[in-house]
Amino acid sequence: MTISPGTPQRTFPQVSPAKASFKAHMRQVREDAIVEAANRLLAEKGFDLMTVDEVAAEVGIAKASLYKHFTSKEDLAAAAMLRLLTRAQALLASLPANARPLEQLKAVLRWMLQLQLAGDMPALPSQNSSLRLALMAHPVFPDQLRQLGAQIGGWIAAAQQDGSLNPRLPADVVLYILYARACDPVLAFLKAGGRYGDEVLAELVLAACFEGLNAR
Amino acid sequence: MTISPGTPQRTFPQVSPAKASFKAHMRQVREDAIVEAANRLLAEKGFDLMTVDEVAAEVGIAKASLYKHFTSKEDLAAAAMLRLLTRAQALLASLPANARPLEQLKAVLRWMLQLQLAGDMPALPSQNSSLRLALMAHPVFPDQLRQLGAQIGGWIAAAQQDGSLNPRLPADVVLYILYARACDPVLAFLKAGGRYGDEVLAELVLAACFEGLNAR
DNA sequence: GTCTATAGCCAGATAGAC
DNA sequence: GTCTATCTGGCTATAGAC
Repeated sequence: MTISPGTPQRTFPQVSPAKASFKAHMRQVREDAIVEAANRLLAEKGFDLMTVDEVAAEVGIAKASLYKHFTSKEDLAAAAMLRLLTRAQALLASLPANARPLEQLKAVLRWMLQLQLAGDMPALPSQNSSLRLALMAHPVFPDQLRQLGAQIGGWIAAAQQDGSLNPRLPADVVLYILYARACDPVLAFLKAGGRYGDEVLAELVLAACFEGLNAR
Repeated sequence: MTISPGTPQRTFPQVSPAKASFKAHMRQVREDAIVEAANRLLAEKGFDLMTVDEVAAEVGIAKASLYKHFTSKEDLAAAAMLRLLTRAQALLASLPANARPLEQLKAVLRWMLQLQLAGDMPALPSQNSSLRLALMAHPVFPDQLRQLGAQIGGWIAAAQQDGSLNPRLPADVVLYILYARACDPVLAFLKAGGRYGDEVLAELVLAACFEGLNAR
């Protein structure tokens, strides 16, 4: 649906719909810029070390303006995490539906590894914190997360069924192992070492995860 | 070497050697208690969320007293990390020397997993921080870490030589993958789920790491 | 809605009596 | 060396002018 000037987009009265939608658009663009900056800083420093001042400075706005968009630091970080979930679901939707389930799982992990190597994987604190509570209380995040887990879980079950994934590992263990690779410090360590390029590194970790450390 | 009363243990003059060594002993005991409390809190909340007040409260001393032992929060955490390294080297020394190298590696990983499940694995922030700098500048930590890495690295090379470990994975990648399991959030997640006991959980993650997710 | 300025709080570190 | 009391700085969040 496109927005044409002069066409009211909402049911409640507006003095000038065109101008109103333009302002709403601008607001959305700014908000996206804020979330993107927060995402980058979450990937770089994590929630605790990231400051709201930094986010505002990176976007080029005042901190008080940022608080007109998000009521708290937790709220801002939750928006970044939700953006991650949305991107993940977009990736899943873009995968060929007829591929083997094991290949789907590898594609998901590869995407997460590349995101982390690009410095775009927001990191939440592994311990309990205010951020966890905010995410659990979020209106849509938990539901989106469950939906994502269900889709990946379906591939896990299918891969175990067709004999390509170890059937002795419980499905939830496999799912969490995949999720955990998203914040695996191995990538950051080895990337800092500088001995491997991003593509090689991602394939090495991918292989180690699926094929294991043992010789075959 | 035992310390007998009246026998000077140091070359510099002391008014009362017995009393001095007693006091030194008491000081050491207190210091150990502080480090142990810090270790537990680092495992529970991580460096950023742990406060020096909490550590002092857990030991039952005033914060100012704690600062007589450690000059900073980073210094305290570094002592906890060094304690971990020392415990790791004690474990390595306790392993049977004639075991196959792959079994040595599995024993090390199993020990790390059990430590984490017991809430005794101090966690340092994965991102760059003041703690990293303190650890790098520590008088003995980096050397001990290198020593540990060399010993484990020897087993990795041997296991690749005897055909039990995948020779296509570079040794440093294998080493970091093992290290990273020490702070793997998979254990905490699944433990919180309550579906698996500690022993089962450790064996599941151990198997997934060495044998991989793929079916064999 | 954007800004500057500031309130309020919390945690690391220290002063100074005993 | 241990304590109580305090300093200091940084960060979240808000007030209030425009």
